[in-house]
Amino acid sequence: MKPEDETNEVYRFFTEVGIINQLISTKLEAFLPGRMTATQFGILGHLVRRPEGETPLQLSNAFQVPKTSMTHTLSSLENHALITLEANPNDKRSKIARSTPKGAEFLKACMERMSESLAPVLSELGFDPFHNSLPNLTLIREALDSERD
Amino acid sequence: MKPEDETNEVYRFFTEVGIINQLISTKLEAFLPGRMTATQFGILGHLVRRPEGETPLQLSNAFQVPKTSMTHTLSSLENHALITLEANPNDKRSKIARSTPKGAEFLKACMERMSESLAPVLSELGFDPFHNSLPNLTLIREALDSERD
DNA sequence: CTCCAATAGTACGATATCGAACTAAAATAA
DNA sequence: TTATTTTAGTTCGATATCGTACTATTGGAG
Repeated sequence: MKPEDETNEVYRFFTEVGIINQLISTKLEAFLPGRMTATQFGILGHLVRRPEGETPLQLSNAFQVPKTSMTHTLSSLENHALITLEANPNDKRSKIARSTPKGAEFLKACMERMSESLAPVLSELGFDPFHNSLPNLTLIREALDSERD
Repeated sequence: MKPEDETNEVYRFFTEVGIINQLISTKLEAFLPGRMTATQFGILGHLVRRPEGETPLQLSNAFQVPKTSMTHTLSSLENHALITLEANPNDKRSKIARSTPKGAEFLKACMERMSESLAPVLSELGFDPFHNSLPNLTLIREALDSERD
């Protein structure tokens, strides 16, 4: 394959990623109350799976959003009582975000509705396209991530 | 594989897609002037490859963003003289967006800088992860897209 | 210890995003 | 033809996003 075709394919890869992200965010946000965002939902899921909590900076790194966006996002989640934000005993500059029981329940309920909504797509597509591409996506994400500095 | 593991893997798929989208948008936006967005850039590319132009609605569908976002995005591109917005001779309700020569040049310049910036990642990763996952992504995008209605 | 560079998070302001309601034109029905 | 419904795009208002500049704290160098 010619180098320019390769560049082209990489470009299309990123375009598809953008469109899928858009489609899935829209689908998810239709289930979420108010103006809650797919990113907020992703952060909540991350925290529910980590009962020990994480600092805002760890979350910024995990989701690759700016610190300043994370401040805003976390305070919104805190306003809805889905997470708590406490002082970090190890570092007075820092905080620890943890999910609340309400947050965990909320996540579970949304995930269930989302699964129902995705069921037709999954039965049409089968599981393979997801299973086959996931390792490649992880590879690409890690490469982009480590190169950023 | 258990069904719940499959669900889990689908969930991770969407998470990876979100993070890659975030990483690549940030990387691209670092090259773009002012507060120009990755989506705006994507739309410009789409129009450059289609000299006959497209209507705002076609663009909304292609990128899966709301019409109302497209109005805003297109007027921003028009303000920068990267595209033109003309009346659609076939339908007085509608318009046609086309790239300008300045838009095409601008796109080319940004693409080149982006390619340079991606070169280290590509030489580390090779081309295969992109090539292998693209057909799967297209499949998933089409399924999500057709199911939306 | 004292200084200073690096780090965690925030305030602020500029834009982007997008849902709801709207206008105008086109397509369809009656 | 006239009335109704559908469609393309915009306006408006609310919120999200993020770059810049800032404060407080930490940790290392001398």
